[in-house]
Amino acid sequence: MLFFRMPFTYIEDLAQHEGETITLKGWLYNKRSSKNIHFIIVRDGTGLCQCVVHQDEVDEASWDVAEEIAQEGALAVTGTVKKDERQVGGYELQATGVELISASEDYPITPKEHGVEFLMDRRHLWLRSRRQWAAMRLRNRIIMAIHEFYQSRGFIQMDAPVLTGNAVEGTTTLFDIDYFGEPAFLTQSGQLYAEAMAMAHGKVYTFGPTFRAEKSKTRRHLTEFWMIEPEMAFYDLEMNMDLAEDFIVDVVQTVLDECEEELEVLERDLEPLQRVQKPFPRISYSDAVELLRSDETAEMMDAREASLHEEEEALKQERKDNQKEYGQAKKWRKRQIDAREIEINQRLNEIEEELRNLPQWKESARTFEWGNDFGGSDETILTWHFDRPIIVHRYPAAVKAFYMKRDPEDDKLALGMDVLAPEGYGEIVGGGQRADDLGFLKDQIEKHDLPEEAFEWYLDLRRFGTVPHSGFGLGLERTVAWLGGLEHVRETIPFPRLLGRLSP
RNA sequence: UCCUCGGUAGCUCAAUGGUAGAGCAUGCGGCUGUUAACCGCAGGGUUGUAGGUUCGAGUCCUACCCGGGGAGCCA
Repeated sequence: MLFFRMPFTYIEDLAQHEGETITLKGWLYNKRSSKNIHFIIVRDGTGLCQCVVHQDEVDEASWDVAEEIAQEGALAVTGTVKKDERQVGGYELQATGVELISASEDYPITPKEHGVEFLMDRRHLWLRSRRQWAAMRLRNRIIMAIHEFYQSRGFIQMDAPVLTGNAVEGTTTLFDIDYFGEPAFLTQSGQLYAEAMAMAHGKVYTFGPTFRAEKSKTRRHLTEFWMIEPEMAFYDLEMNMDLAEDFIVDVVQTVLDECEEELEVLERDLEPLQRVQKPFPRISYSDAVELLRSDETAEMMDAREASLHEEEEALKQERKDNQKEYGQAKKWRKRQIDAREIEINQRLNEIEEELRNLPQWKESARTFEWGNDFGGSDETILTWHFDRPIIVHRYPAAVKAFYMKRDPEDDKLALGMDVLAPEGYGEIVGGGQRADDLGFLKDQIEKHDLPEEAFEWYLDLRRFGTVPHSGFGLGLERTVAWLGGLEHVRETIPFPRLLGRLSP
């Protein structure tokens, strides 16, 4: 088996080998054929490359391999690297030899459209597809950007435990497990531990998996997701917001600078990302409530409704025109019309759904009462007023966790802050300044019906040199979805865990 | 748990209550550079399940199962 010993080249390095004869190892992504020529698109994990196989330029065995290999068959192709602007990646390989490494038959994911359930059942194979490849590389780059940001600012990365004996906030549903006969939970946040670690190191961040047993079926929820939680001693709410802002701007800039290809594959509109610059609008909860209830918001909603109706009419007209044309159309045109019809129908369904929702959204915004927490629609509407992420701060204490510090200027308010991403991606950051007074915390634990014994170690942090401190959590998958312009967080993690989905 | 939309060929989708179709995938044939290649032919169906209405049900009704999106909750 000669090919196991042959040195090989990665597709992403082809630019350095122009004119040379090299070997690629990978899988068949797609193939186009004529009588005496095969165009073989090879995928090797670093990119795609078209290999041109002429019958009279390769030996018979190579020709047979090119002729017979099916989608996702593994192969080695040797040939000369040639620059060709028309190709994906800009290079193609003039093949001199093709060798089969292993065959593949009836690969289920064809280069056409598939439904979500079908793809999710085959997530282990779906990861090979181009969009998923781009999404995972984007995730990787974002993770590295996050580490670079904190490391360059002197933060220490420390891990919070995944198994815990008590619920952090007492509000969310946790996964419970049996820990040698003791009840235990999978962590829903590393924050309390991060506070302890910040008192040891000053500035720390955790980066790990988080679990929520909530039965949320939306494009923004997973039951297992990754969260980055910086926690800083001697930081107040303002410093916390400054950090979150710097952090997000930095990550977005890195992605824009270094993920050009990934964003292109994902067909991400770059303009909204380029607008992510300091400063982010900072709006207090109370001002946000006023904005929600304002005439300005009502008018904006009306305008949106009108434009949706317009789009709906235009699409229906296009569908009608296409149907008229269909009878006399040539075959290729008929196909085009069929494909477009599916697109039109999907978009019409979306519009229909949004039009169904809008009146409720409008009503919810118009009649929003101070003291309630924002719903998903309220957050979305707020972000429509701005062209970049916004920070909402100083929420009613009643809707926030027990460990939030109160606003010294208004005891009804907690010094919490959320960062809301634009384009409907919602809350990507939640955090705030932590309560640092022992008596107040004890009081809160009691009022929230939490077991004080479980929090004794946490209260120790207030007994031995308590200081003002702050932190926040950033949802990795929501961030990847936002930056990649992805519909759903399930495409931002290799093997998503959702309600009713535990495999593959 | 609730609201809402859906389940038809391997996949994506069509089908005013009246003979279940198309594209892709697969197989065979054709084509000297293709870009989701193209052209021709072929095979492929218990319309999610169980009942009901009807001369007749993919289509209407009831219950259940599965999935999408949303509410609550949150990152």
